[in-house]
Amino acid sequence: MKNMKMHEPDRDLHGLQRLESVGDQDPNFIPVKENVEEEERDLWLDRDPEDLLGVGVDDDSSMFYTDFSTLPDFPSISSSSSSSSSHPPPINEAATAAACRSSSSSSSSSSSSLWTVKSEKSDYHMDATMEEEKEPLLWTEDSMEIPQSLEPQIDVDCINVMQELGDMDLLDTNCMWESNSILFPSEKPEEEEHQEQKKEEEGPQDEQPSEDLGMVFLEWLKSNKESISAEDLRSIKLKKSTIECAAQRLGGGKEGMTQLLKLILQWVQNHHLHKRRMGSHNPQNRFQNPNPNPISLDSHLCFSSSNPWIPHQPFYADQTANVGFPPMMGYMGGGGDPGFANGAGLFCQPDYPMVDTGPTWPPPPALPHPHFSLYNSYRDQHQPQVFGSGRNQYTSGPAQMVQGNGERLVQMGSSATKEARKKRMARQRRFLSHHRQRQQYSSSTAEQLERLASDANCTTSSHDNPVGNWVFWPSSEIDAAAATTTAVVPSDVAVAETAATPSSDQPILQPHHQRQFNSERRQGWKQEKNLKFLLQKVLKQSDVGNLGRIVLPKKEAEMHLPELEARDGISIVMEDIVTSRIWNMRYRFWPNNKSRMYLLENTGDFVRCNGLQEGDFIVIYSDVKCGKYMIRGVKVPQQGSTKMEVKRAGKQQRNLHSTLLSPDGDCGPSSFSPVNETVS
DNA sequence: AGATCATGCAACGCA
DNA sequence: GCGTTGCATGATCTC
Repeated sequence: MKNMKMHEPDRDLHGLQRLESVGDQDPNFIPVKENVEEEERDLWLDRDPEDLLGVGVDDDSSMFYTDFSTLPDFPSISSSSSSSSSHPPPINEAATAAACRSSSSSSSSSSSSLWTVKSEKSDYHMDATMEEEKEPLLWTEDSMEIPQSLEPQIDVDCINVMQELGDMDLLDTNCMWESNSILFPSEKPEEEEHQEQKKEEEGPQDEQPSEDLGMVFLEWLKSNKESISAEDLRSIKLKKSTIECAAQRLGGGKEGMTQLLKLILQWVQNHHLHKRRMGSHNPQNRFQNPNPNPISLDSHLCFSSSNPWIPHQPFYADQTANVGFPPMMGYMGGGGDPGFANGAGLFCQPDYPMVDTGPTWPPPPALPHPHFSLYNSYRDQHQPQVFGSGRNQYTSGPAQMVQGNGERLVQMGSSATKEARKKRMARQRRFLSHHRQRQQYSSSTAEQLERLASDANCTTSSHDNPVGNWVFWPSSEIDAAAATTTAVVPSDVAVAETAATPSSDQPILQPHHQRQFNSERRQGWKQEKNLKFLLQKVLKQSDVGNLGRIVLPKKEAEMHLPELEARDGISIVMEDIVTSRIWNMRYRFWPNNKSRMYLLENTGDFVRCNGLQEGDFIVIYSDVKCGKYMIRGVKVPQQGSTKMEVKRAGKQQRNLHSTLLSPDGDCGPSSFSPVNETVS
């Protein structure tokens, strides 16, 4: 269970602040300019919990949504065997995983730990190598289902948390829980350490009064005595080293331990409720734990040098829910084109039950969080990639979602107002703009991105969807890769507010294509104001064949893509809007008579990954703000896609070309509206 | 008539 | 033998 909830939104946020902040001293962390950090911190502190969770309220529907992209490769929760069938793992997982591993190993050798996810069939494990200790933490996509192969390791390594807690004599907070009595690996500069030591010696001054550990536990027990049994507590196992490291990461000392205890208890509580919920409320019991073995909480206490605290998923989804699943976008049914659910927005997730949260902890004090950048990077990168459904199944606050497959979600308890949303959006824009600048593609050389895109010719960026074969690329890595890649940046992209001129950024389409497109618009496509439409191509058989190349329309290619000097063309990095994957393609041309044929090569994986067939189409955008090329494969219902229709689509596409190029065809609404309006 | 583009197929490289 | 690459050809469209 990736999305283990430990906090309510605001607490999580603060908790994250705290957790992010404790890694200040991490020398491996992404170096960020001082003022930038300051700015980030301000923004961070300034932001609403909903913002920070990537949750907003859609203007039209008052429904919450998250700004994360779809999660196409999210494996089924029910069982590892079924996960592969219902959600086929992404292509070239092994290769990607290998790339990830190699990155990991290379970075770990330099004592920086990179989060990697290995895709092993349908199970997704993460190896997190702690700095210094090189101690692996293992977690699975679904913690309720620890793969057999990993169980022994977990069991052997783990200690019984509650036993541990008992041994530690929770009520005696001066004993084991004193920071002094625990030897944590020192990661801080000496000076800082001295200061902290001094602080501790002086005792708590301005800090909030540190809560008594025993009292914390006692209070918790009181409030949960009816729902949490001793067995629940006993069933939790946590590595001792994890405890220590976690406590250290949480601020160290008593405070750290207190925070950790809270997290553990919250986790216990959530897990317990989750299990109960799964057992009694979910008729399908799809989340029931097939693994009778105790659960390792280690899985959910993830630390690394560069990611002091990466709570996978919980912070991205509904914090109030005990069952957390990756926030997702995409077609949500109800309002859109059903065909779309099978298309680019085909990532309809199964219904994820949402349950109530139990008693909560008061928010910890807000702390600076210089390392929040990673998280922000992840999250913010998703912000502009709102498409498909701009709404999320997951809500913030005391909301509940009711969803069946393809059924409309019902959101209750929405507390956000339009006014609040405006403010949030403004802040998001500010923040995004700032972050984008840092992530911009700049100059070029090939190595790093080649590596990034190696093997599978694809990888995922740091903000990738947190499922499937994803990997947390530290933003430094991304930056480095971007800075040294042959990535081509459209230099002549007109900065146009595409949403303001809807017709100019939309391809002309077949009726079913048009339906798709309209559906996307309804679902939130309109929110992608940073994207400028460059070209669209209805795929032919030869485009989706095993040649792995797509012929591009010549005029658009010449107009919107970089000019090619040599026939070999250039490497061009495309980010898949749907999956956020980075595809390293080659844009080139063939001499043809006295003319040229423009091609996009290395598209095979992209096509397969998106399940594109003849009659589907691709759309290429450029991100106006950061200059990236974005590609999107759009599937259309195949039933109506006869060859004739495909032909007609091709014709219409050509019409579009001429319209676009004609002096009068100023890309204004009039040029397109007739076609756009042909299908409702 | 010229341009565009889908696709067939030969040449080539590799296991 | 198989997969990939690159060119040539022909169908279709536009002017």
